[in-house]
Formats: sequence, structure tokens, C-alpha cells
Amino acid sequence: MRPQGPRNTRQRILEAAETAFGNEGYSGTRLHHIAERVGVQKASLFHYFTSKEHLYCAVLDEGAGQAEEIVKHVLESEGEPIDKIRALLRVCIDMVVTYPERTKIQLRQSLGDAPPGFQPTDASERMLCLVADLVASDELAKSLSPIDPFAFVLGLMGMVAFFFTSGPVVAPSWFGQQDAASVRDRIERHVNEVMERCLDGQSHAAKSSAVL
Amino acid sequence: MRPQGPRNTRQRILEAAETAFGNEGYSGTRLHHIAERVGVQKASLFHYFTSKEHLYCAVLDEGAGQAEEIVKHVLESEGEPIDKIRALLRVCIDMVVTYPERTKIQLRQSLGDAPPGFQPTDASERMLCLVADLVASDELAKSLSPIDPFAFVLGLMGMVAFFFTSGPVVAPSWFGQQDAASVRDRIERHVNEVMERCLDGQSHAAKSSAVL
DNA sequence: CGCGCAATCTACCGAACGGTCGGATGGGCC
DNA sequence: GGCCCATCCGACCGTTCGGTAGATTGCGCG
Repeated sequence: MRPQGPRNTRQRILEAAETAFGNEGYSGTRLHHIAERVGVQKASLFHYFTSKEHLYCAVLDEGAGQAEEIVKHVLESEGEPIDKIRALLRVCIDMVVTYPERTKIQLRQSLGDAPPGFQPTDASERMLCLVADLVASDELAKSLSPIDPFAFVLGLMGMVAFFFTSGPVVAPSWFGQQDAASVRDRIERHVNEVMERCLDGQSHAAKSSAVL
Repeated sequence: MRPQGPRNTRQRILEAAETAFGNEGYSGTRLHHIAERVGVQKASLFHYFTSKEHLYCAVLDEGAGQAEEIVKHVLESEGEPIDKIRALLRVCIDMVVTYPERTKIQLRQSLGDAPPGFQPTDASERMLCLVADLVASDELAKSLSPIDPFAFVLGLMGMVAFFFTSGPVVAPSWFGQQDAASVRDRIERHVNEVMERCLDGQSHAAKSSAVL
């Protein structure tokens, strides 16, 4: 009997696992369900990955590897640091829209979800270093002054991630009606708007503290 | 034998459960651990709460109830809608700093974590309606124009939540060194800065799309 | 005291889960 | 055909987890 489905079983397992880990969390996903969705017996998972934890790491590796490539490509391009930030934010939105489950996994991980003895991927560490260098550049600090570049970048990233993954749950009426593309468009415009407003005009610190 | 510890066992269970659900997620928390931390036998949990799911709901109820009170108080105060948003953001920061685990639970829930047959608390629904009304007010739309008020509020909330819960994990070197109070102060200033910059100055939509 | 009642304990259960074992299947290759 | 090897399967194992049953303790009160 032809083993059902095309022969990229390993890849299909990875994809199903990504979906499962994203939607159910690490301890919430049952290997049984992954196998079911792939259309394979649970034991077959252990043929490709030695344990649940290894499968999880493989999923993360895959994502981190892709992300590293993209980020590297953006950072190697010509342009001022602030433009690289702009580009980075755009690819960030792309990633979140294209791979929502992957984003969920990342968010979950930042909340503390992970197998007991887990440590970050090499790829993700390298990527983080690249971005950190950019964020720490004097040139960027000058463009943003007096805004803290780190807070700026992390805040906008968080905003994007939160929007797409949590928005539909918090306010389904707002997101549910329209197709993903138009939501994406609206969000991207908003984030850009906020970003550009931060980029010019001077400090409002006095005004802010007056409100306190 | 005097049952060990002070007699507010129920409350202590709730607190331990909040910590556990926040840090481990719903399917990640073990009732055994909660009992252990309270200093009580696992079976005792079932004396106060009929099931894991009920315990989870009780934790959420507690949080939602407190939050509703605070939000109601803010919304009933005098002032323009935009000032209420400012105040709301400030209490939001307060909540996130004071009850980090509660925030994590909320974030997890928006990612899809929850017992199988779960539906939102009445309190949280009421609170959401109150805020939704405010966000939908014409007056606020005018203050923010052309920024979408909904995107504005949701985005800033997401930014705050992401900062405190995920920031320390994504970049421990940035957060770990200083005490919570100073981190809080820095974040609050940043969020206020971003907010105030959004509040004045006109649209940068043209500039933004030029970047695309 | 002695009764009731709430709270807590010890001990256990059934189900589900991660993981293992040994065998079946079937295609490629000589 | 005959062999190999990757792939996949059905059945099973040990542990853990949520949940239950029943006994025990100790306090309040007539």
C-alpha cells in the first residue's frame, strides 16, 4: 500500500506541529493530535523526531532560520538605520500575517512557555544580536532622540504582534468581518502613522508629565 | 492539630493559582504544584473549587471584578474622552506592574489558552463594552483624527503588556539590571511620549506610503 | 460533654499522555 | 526473484494528572 499523502511527511509533521504548538501551547498540544492531522500514526512522529521537545525545537529552528535570513538581508541593505527599522517593521508585519501560528509560538515563549530544559536557538540569538547592534547605533539614537530606540522598536514590534494575534480575540467584531488582507493593510498604515509621528516633532515629555 | 497557615486558605489558593496559570498556562499548571505552594493537600483544592476549570474561572473572575471597578471609576470621572484614555492607559500600566501574572493569564487567553468549554466572564464583557463605547465616541475620533481610535487604544495596550511580560525575556540584559520601579517609570514615560506625539501634528500618511 | 460541621488528610482510581517495541509494507536495486 | 532499508503501524508500558472516597481532626455551641 502506498503510504498515504505525498512523501514530505517530515515537513508536514513540522507544519502541523507549528499549528498545534501555536494554538495550544507546548503543554497543551497532544502528539496524538499532530499525528492525526498529518494522517499518520503517533509512533511515526518519533521516527523523525526523538521527542516532543525535539519536535518543538525543530519547529522553532525552522522559523528562526527563515527569520534570520530575512533580517540579515534587510540589515545588509543600503540606507540609514532608521530606514532599516522601517523595513524591519514591514517584514515583521509580513511574518506575523503569513505565519500567525509561528508568531503565537514566539509570544507564548516570551510568556514562559517552553519545554523544561530549553534554550534559545542559535539562529534566533544571532538575529537578536544583529537587531540589537542596529538599535544601539548612535545614528539611530539621533534620529529618534529623545525617544529610547530600544523601547521604540520593542514597543512597535509588540504592538504588531498583539494586534494580529490578540486583536481578533479581544474584539472579534472589529476584525472578524473583513478579510485578512484589508486588516493587514489597516494595521500597517496605523503602525506607520504612529512611527512617523514619533520620528519628527520634538519631545512632549513636559506635556506628558503634566498629565500625571 | 491546627491546620497549618492562616485561615484564608481559599484566598491563598486563588493567589497561588493566579501565579501558576500565569507562568505555566492552563494546561501547563499542575494542581499538585498549586497545593504544594499553598502548603495543603491537593484534595483540599477540590473542597473549595469543584474542578480545575472552575478554579481557573474563579481566578479570572477575581481579576475581572477588580478591573471592572477601576475602569468604571475612571470612566465615570469628569473630563474629555481623550483624557479618559490617558487615565485608562495609566491604570493599565498599574495593573500590569502590580499583577504581572494576571496580565500573563490575559495574554495567554487572547492566544487561545483556556479550558475547552470556556466563555468570558460577565465582568470582563461589561468592562469591554464600557471601553468600546468610549473608543467609539465621536469626540475621541476628532481628537485623534485621522488615527483610528480602536487601533490606537488596542495598540498602546498591547505595547504596554508586551513590554512588561515579554521584554525581560526577549532582552534580559535591558530589563534585568534595574528594579521594577525604574523600569516601570521608563516604560510609562515612553508610552506617554508616543501617545502625545500621536495626539498632535497632522497626518503623515503620505510620508508613510512613500516609504512603502 | 457530645454533636455537627467545616476543613484537611491519606489513599486510591481511570484516563490520557509521552514514549517504546517489534513487526508489516513497499519501493529501489542487484 | 531476493534483499535492504526507510517508512509506517498496532499494541503496549510507566507515569502523571485530574478527580473521588472516606477517615480524621478540631472548633463552635447547646
